[in-house]
Amino acid sequence: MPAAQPSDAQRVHELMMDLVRSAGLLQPDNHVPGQPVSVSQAFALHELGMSGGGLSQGELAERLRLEKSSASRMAADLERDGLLVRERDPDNRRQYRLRLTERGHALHERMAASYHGHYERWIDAMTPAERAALVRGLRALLRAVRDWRDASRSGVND
Amino acid sequence: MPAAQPSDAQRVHELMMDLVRSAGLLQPDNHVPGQPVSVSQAFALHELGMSGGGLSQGELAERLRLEKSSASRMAADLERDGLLVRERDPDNRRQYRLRLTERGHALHERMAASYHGHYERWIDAMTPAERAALVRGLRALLRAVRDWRDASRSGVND
DNA sequence: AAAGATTGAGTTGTCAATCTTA
DNA sequence: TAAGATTGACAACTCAATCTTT
Repeated sequence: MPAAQPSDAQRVHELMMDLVRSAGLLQPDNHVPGQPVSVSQAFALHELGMSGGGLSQGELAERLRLEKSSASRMAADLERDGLLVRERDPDNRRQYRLRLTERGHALHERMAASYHGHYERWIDAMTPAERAALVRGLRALLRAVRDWRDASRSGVND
Repeated sequence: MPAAQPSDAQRVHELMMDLVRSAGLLQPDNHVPGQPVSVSQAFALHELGMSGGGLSQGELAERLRLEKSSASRMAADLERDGLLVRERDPDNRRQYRLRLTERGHALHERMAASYHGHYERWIDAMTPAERAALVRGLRALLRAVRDWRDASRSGVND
């Protein structure tokens, strides 16, 4: 593994920051444009919508890489807003089962369609070679991020 | 501009979501392990250490892509901790000139030696071809996102 | 005791309004 | 008036301590 030029990391960092800003994605408290939820909440709706229901708060936290306390507060907020219900699991009353309400499902559908539309428009505006490069680069970056994170967890980087 | 495969948009969408989650980008990340400063503060020390001193708070905010109010509070904290001094610019007393103290410089040196930013570690773990692909793809995507956003602003997409 | 969820205190960001100097 | 910095109110994380159920 050859050492990266410092400027490569810098370049990618700036590109990612610019991308996130231009796409309006990731100001911590910022909302999904035109939707009444935050980015984290949008991700939560997506996880719950995809997983057929029945996630516990701990599982949700793990999937979103959040602390369980953050997941707890977020789930409470989403319940207050009528987007999900928290039912105690009858078989193990320590954990919740989080399920989207009708409204939660509808919002997820709407947002998924909107996001997907954005990506289609953006990708459409790229050449095939650029698309291939993007997919290749993102896959490699994702692998690197995951490997590093997993190595960190097991103490190799400490 | 040829039409994208529907699966290209989907693939990129999923990769971006995975990346946001795996990189922990939903968290305003905390402390540099083993050092008495936060990640943002570490970046600030780096900017100040590299730029020969004399940055204003506004310039610092711009480089770190923070709000000027965040930069203001961070500079106050760093001054309280004895890592920098804020001198009013005698030629324009509206702005500060931020300069690292001895301690600030020492800490920057120590961290530069031992700490690489996440992006540097990640990019290091990629091959040169993957890095090139990533930069190319991200640039193209960023361009597409910006073009679309600008077109939206002028009402074309609404 | 252990697992899952909650609460309390602290950190670091945002935005909007305000103060100060040019 | 405008530029640069500050302050206040708030959001969404974190960690540590605690409550509840098994």
